[in-house]
Amino acid sequence: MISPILSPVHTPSRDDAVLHALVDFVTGEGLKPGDRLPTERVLAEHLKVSRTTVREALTRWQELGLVERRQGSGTYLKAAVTRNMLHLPLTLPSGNDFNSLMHTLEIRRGLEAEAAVLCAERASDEDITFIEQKLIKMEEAFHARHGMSADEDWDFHLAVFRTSGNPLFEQIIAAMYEMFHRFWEHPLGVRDFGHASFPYHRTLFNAIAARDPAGARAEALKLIATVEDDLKRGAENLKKQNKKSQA
Amino acid sequence: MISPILSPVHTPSRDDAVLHALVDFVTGEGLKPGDRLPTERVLAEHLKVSRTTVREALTRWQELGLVERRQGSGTYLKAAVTRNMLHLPLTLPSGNDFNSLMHTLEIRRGLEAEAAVLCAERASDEDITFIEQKLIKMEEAFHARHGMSADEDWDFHLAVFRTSGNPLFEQIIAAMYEMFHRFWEHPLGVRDFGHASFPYHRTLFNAIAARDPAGARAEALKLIATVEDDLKRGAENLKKQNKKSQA
DNA sequence: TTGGCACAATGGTCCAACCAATTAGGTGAA
DNA sequence: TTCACCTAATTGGTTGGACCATTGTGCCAA
Repeated sequence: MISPILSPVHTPSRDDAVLHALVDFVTGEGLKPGDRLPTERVLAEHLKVSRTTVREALTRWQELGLVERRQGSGTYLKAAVTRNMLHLPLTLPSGNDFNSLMHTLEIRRGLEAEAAVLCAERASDEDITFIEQKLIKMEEAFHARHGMSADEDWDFHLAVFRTSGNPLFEQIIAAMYEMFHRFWEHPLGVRDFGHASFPYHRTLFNAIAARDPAGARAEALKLIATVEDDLKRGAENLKKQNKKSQA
Repeated sequence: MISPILSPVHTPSRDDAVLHALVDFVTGEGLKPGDRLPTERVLAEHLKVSRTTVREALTRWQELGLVERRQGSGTYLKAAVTRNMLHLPLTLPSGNDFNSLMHTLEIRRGLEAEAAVLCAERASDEDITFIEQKLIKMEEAFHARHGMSADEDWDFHLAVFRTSGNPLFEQIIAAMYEMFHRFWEHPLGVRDFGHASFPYHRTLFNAIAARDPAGARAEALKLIATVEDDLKRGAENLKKQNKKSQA
């Protein structure tokens, strides 16, 4: 075993340096999400590097979701940038089969329960009010559109996650949510998909408003359980259809 | 609400197309992690695009950790590539403060408990034997090196995650684990960091071996709780040190 | 066998030009 | 005045070609 003192030689690649300089610029200039960055040509000139190198660096930021580039318009900041920021790209194999969808729900089961607990522990009165607003909007949309309230539903959950005080919940669950719905635009023949989860939104809110962590966990678990049931029913429907078409 | 029929706008940027073609190539060729990709010049020629575009696409894959580029050597696959992959760039602002580390533990708390449950439900006899082997190795390493058993410790947990049957657990928790340890190389003055968690590895195993999901959840939670305690103690130590150096 | 050297292959950087989308400004008709 | 349309400048996207820096390989001599 070689002494761990011999660490890899620090080889600062060019675009890495550009990224560091860019962090300094953004923080120094106090740029916030939505603001426009200097053009690639300007950056290249000021940093004394070629536009190619600047582009390579910006491509990396774009992939991390820190920045958005619009041809003809400019490059815009998409998230807060700080020194010591930690990027952790995670690539998940996924499929549209039953198992993969179930996997995303298993993750959500663990995380949503935990987020509900933290939310119930930490919510301020203003947070409670805000979450209730989202809940009411979701309930209205549910009744008005006969059960189609995906956006408002998500807004409600988002409010819970944000109140948990841990930004990782939102990021990870959002990814699971996207993975789930990417292959779920047409609910596998389950017409009333999501209906069963409806009442648990309010019970979850009640537990949070009562600052009851254990209750919040229980309600969150019930909510996810209904989605799991819907998924299983959808899988059953698919099986039947396949048998039919084979026969 | 506009009909979702006319949504896509499908603006396939050039490097996106390159990436898709590359996925097909990698899967079609059956390339595995460690294998070498064709050179940028070859790819550019075959795909009928400029080398710059190929490079831009590969930069994105590099940022996602799918690929590693070595100057003078070539470009190598770093992870399995499949169609329908989901890329989840986690960005955690301001990385090494107490709150951020605590956030990673909150995620682990939710996921490790859930993984333990699923593991206890689904483990085959062979799985149990395998996990026990990892446990024994970890215990031996712990006694031999007076508490330094980070690698073997992780191997044990990994075995549990894999037995859960859901690959997402391993990947997400691994990301949290790395996030945590990147800023925890020097345990903030807590010399016996991790010691407290030691006994719960065996109790966790016992619950899994007994096919006791509820017990497995409880032991997993206890284990994480000890790590949280260590972290809090470390934070306290830091505070004291700061006060001292100020005085 | 060992060590050093030259050379080819490969990723990294640079440049200059052009393409494509967007934006801002101006022009003219209603 | 107001609005639609055209035009030109701006900006990111792409291309081809050149050169640099690093790595791997094979040959040769000690």
